[in-house]
Amino acid sequence: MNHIALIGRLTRDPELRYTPNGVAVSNFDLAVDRPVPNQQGERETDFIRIIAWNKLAENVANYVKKGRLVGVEGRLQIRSYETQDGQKRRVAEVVASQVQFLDRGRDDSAAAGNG
Amino acid sequence: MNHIALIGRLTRDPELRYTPNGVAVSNFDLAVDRPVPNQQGERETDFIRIIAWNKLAENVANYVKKGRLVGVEGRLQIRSYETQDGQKRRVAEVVASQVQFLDRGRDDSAAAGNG
Amino acid sequence: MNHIALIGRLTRDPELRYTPNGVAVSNFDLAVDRPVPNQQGERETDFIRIIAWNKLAENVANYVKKGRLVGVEGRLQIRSYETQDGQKRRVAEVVASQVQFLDRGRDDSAAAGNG
Amino acid sequence: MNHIALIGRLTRDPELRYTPNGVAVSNFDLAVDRPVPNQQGERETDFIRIIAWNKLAENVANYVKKGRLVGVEGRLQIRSYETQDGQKRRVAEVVASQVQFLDRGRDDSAAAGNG
DNA sequence: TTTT
DNA sequence: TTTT
Repeated sequence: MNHIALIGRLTRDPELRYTPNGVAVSNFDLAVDRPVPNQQGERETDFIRIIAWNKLAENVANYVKKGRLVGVEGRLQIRSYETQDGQKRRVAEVVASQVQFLDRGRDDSAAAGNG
Repeated sequence: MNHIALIGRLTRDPELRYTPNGVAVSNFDLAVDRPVPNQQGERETDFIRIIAWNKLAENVANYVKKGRLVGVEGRLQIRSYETQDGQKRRVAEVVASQVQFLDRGRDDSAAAGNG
Repeated sequence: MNHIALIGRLTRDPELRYTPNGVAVSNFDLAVDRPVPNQQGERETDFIRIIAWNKLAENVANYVKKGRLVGVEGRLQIRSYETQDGQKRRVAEVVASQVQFLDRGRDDSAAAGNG
Repeated sequence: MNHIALIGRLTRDPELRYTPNGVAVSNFDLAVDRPVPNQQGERETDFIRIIAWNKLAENVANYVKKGRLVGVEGRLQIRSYETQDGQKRRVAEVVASQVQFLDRGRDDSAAAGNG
């Protein structure tokens, strides 16, 4: 089991690319707020990287922009890679299975998913 | 582990009551949409009963109304009771731990929780 | 968004049936414990109905038995029906998307899902 | 909303420390398996860093060891820091709110949480 | 690098 | 109707 549910705002427009074999993939960052315990009204923000594949990647790129509020479901993935000078790094990202659009007029609550 | 995450709209204003010993409790129903598989554009709706306690009950009663979009986190509880003519019945409800307000101006994304 | 995550024990063996058009469906109940607040060591139990479809229904029926510990992911569904004497009733059940087997030797942590 | 649910095994014994003002904090890594799509029987593993605070930190340190299967609930946090040579780095970790012990005899399904 |  |  590896399931994460987030609600937050995009910090930038999603970036849509295609793999060499034509699979759509898009990335964006989500600003997710939370209250600071015992500090009334204060909030802190986590900036969480999201990755979407296939039709969901295209829907996100077409319908969501910087500043929009979305709900995201997916799984947390830790990817390892090496920098050019040979250091090992790890990047955490949420692989989205569902993205739900939450503000803006009658589009409210529209949703997109894979599979 | 018993955790549920929902996004939906209230079908009526929340009802606020107090137990004999003065504990606030409020109830509302959430309309939660989902796509019907293989039926493009079709949606079905689950109507899910939510119960909130204490300060969260009061916040919900004060700030959320029928039609508003909210995110709810909590646990699924199955309560048993007997009808007046002695039949056993069971009711399912989500005991909310967090409610997040998702539409309406700069209130966007305000949140309330217990504990 | 409608996602639930549960860990609990089966209260009986799963029941496997097939719809008239040959789709596998299986049902079981999960006993899900939780601590009673402020009552050290006390626990209460929710008995939650699970329904699985297709290959997941068959895997569950084949590999899980009464008493086994499992993790379940899915969505909460409220189904309405009428009794023979015309009363309206509602039943809550979790439509499983994943079931993970959690005890018993090297089977530990085996998982099965749909789609 | 920021909620994650995981089931996995500890890759090492948890490490228990105390902050200068005496707050318990413990760290461990969880190996979380998932099936590789379209590759029958193949599995990949994410290694996810967990952090627990207060009484939960102490319970985890006392009762859980390397290799044990646990369920973890919490939130995903992205922490920024600077390396000694002034590079900015980010680390992702799950701040646990509940840890449930899932294997080993009658301890099965014991749980510990904060708040 | 960050959103309202 | 309930599991350990």
